[in-house]
Amino acid sequence: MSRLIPSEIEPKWQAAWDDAECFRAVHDPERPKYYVLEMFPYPSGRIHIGHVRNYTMGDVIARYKSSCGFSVLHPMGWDAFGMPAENAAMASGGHPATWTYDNIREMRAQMKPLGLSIDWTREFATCDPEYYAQQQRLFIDMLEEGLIYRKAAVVNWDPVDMTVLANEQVENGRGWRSGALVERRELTQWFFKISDFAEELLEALDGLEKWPEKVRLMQANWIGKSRGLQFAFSLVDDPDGFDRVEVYTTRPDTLMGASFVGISPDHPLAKALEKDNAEIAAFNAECRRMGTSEEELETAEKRGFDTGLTVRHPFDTAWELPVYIANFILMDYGTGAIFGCPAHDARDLEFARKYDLPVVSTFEPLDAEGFVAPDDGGDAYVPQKSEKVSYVKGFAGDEAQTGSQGIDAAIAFCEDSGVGRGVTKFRLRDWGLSRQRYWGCPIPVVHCSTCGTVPEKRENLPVRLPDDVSFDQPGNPLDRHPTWRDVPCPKCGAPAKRETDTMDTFVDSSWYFARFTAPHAETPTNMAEAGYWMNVDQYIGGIEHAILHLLYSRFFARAMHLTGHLPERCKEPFEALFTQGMVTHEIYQTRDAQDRPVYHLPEDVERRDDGVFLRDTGAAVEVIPSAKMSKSKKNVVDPVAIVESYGADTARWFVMSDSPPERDVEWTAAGAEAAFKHLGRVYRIAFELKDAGAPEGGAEDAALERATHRAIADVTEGIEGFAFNTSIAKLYGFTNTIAKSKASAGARAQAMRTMAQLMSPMTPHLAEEVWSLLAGEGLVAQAAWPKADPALLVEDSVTLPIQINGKRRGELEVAADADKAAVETLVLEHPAVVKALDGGQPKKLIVVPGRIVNVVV
RNA sequence: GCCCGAGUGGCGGAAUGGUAGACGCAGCGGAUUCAAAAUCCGCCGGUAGCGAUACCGUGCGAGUUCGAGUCUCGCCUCGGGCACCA
Repeated sequence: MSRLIPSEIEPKWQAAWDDAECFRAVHDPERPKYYVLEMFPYPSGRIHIGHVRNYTMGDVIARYKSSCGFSVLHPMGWDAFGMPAENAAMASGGHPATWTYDNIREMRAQMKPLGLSIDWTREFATCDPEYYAQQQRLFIDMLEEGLIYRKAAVVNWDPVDMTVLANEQVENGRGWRSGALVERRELTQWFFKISDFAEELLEALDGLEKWPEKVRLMQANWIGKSRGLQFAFSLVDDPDGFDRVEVYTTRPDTLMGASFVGISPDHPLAKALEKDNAEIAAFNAECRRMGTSEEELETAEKRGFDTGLTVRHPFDTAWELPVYIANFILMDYGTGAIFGCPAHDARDLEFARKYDLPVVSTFEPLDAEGFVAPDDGGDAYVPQKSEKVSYVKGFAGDEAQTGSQGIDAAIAFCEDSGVGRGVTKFRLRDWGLSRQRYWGCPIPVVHCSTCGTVPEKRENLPVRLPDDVSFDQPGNPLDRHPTWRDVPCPKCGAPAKRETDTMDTFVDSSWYFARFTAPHAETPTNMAEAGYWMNVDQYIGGIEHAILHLLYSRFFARAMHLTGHLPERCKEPFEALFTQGMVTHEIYQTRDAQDRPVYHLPEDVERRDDGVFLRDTGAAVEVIPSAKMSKSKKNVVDPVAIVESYGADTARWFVMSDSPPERDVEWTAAGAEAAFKHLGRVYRIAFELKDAGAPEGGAEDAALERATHRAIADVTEGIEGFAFNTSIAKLYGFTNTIAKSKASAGARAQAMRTMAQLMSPMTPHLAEEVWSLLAGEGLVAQAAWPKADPALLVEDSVTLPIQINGKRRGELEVAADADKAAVETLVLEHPAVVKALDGGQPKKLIVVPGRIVNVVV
């Protein structure tokens, strides 16, 4: 075979790896371990090119670390519970379990040909009863530990389908299937007490040094620690026995600019008022028709209802402020009531202008020139808290101070005068885990009229999902399944009812990484295995999980420690995190007779010099710039088809080569073709050298050896730094060097063996083929990673650019170890410098050894 | 709306505050071939110039610095997240 034929070599080497059990994770106390994990996939049924990129990144790391002598754990599983399976069952009548397991079988079959170094013996799906049994056990342990409780919370309720909707199932305030107006409804639901850990989860972020800064920032903002003032406005009358409205503010320094008090429609006072006031009831009802997402509340038009009540300003009992019910105030945050200071909050200003409320500045810029105050029609003035401002209506401390100082002074003043107290609050809310759906992990609790909520006995776990369910009626099938639902109380034996809510799928993914260390243990984890394999040394996944999944997992690791399922040092389970970008593709669009867009698959269009056209009709196609691949836009490429035509190595090489891993990569047919050609070239070079003897040892051989060591150093650095694209660029360069080298065949063969090793994390099949062609020993997959010899990396001389006033004007070749003084002398002799100086002296001469020279004249 | 990113040739991108455009794609020129495919060699940011070279150039506008793609501030555009999508 003188030509690379992936379909022949790829299955061959995959079989060889299987035979040698190369990827079986071995608990070997003698060796350091390395746990590399990619966020496990949802089994949608088809792998996506984004999966190929995600798993190839992990595979590069896994294979590299294995070559470096680590005992590697690189597992794979399925995030298998969730709504799509139920939606499919509703749409086509099957069972979610059948749909899910069929999809898993299909996706596994698509993933295997990629040649990933995964230990498939550890595979599981979160919908396996074996897995969720252990999750139920964790639930009971956490419940007993006081980490779980019940309270009322609002959900999106579809009054026609009689079901709870996810935020994504609400479109413009209506249910996606029924089209009915969605209501907010309160249900009693289960919660994890994640807010108890707010301070700790925030502080521990500092220790996550190998996490992207942006993810730590996003989590810190999400936890949202704030210091503020809590105090009460006294009500002028005492409606329904309410004598005060408790508010929390992070800007107590603006208290003299208050112009109204706002309360949430869900505030106890609002609820009391609506009992005797139909207008308020109507307004509150309307607010409750809004969705439950923060985004919706924030972007909705700010609306309020004047209750007619007034409160007294704490510093001036004659000053009365109106009380509004306002649609943008969350009952979940702070006290569910605020005071509005329109001059220093854009939202309050919008509200004040709408309802004709006063706008009073409490501070202005120190340099007020050109400043239009909000009360004169300008924008709300909201400077950074660190910025010094001039207090025009302050009441505490200096006139000119920073916002932070003003806030501290205001809190101190209010505490001294007994008006309120400084408090620390967090934005982080408790994690509601109840879902009113079938396809999730059952919550192992029974409701008994005498004993209350009773956990299922541990020996009865798992509480299995019943198989005999149908999705032809609205609502949760568990709710109407009498033999499953109606059970005796585990405590007293009296007739009782099972909890019919199931768990949020985020629970499933909050501990799967720990389960991989002992996937078939009779307990959630095996402490010996967890002790060896944890923590995850490198976690890889999408930035879209930056907050929720990662925060929940961090909480779960702590909760699992408290319940004895993980060692204390596993509280931060992910040592290093890498967030990869998406794979994008351009979109091909035509228009139908009604001028509506019609999308076309990449394989159905043809690119010619004069444009892009449909293959079958020849119609001109409009090309829309690359976007995230989506089925609806048809801008998808099927990895299975790519692997069939080019092989897995080409797909792997391309997704690693064209963009930095953290950024999006655009899939292009030309790029895939180029990757394929390059791999063919590497193969050809190796093939021609297959009978080469030993290196002859001339000057050219020595030069090639230096280039080899340079390549080892550069490629290794790229892999270590997650810059796979630059590693690949170096490999292109190294290929060119070998192809052009005049070194002996033996020396070139030697270089190509190193090439095989350096390419093996990215293109493992080709690497094995080249390695075996050139008589490498054993499998590349089991060979030790090459080491660069520092002595071969140093250069004799360097070319220094000479800048004059920061602009490049010449070059200077000097010995690599030339000292500063020697360089300075040479620089001053350089013709361009002599000319620029024109006989004078340089103002400044900057020599950065080995880098650059700058002459200031 | 709020929080977090990203923006560099025709395209994907490279560049510890130190020669902007490595490497690849596309394009152009050449070799090989009866011809093509494949392969190999060379050129390839813009403007002006035969050329040496000069000027401009990293989304826009300021600033710090001997020196800014890189740091700071203010904008613009695009993307991610916003607690029941996973």
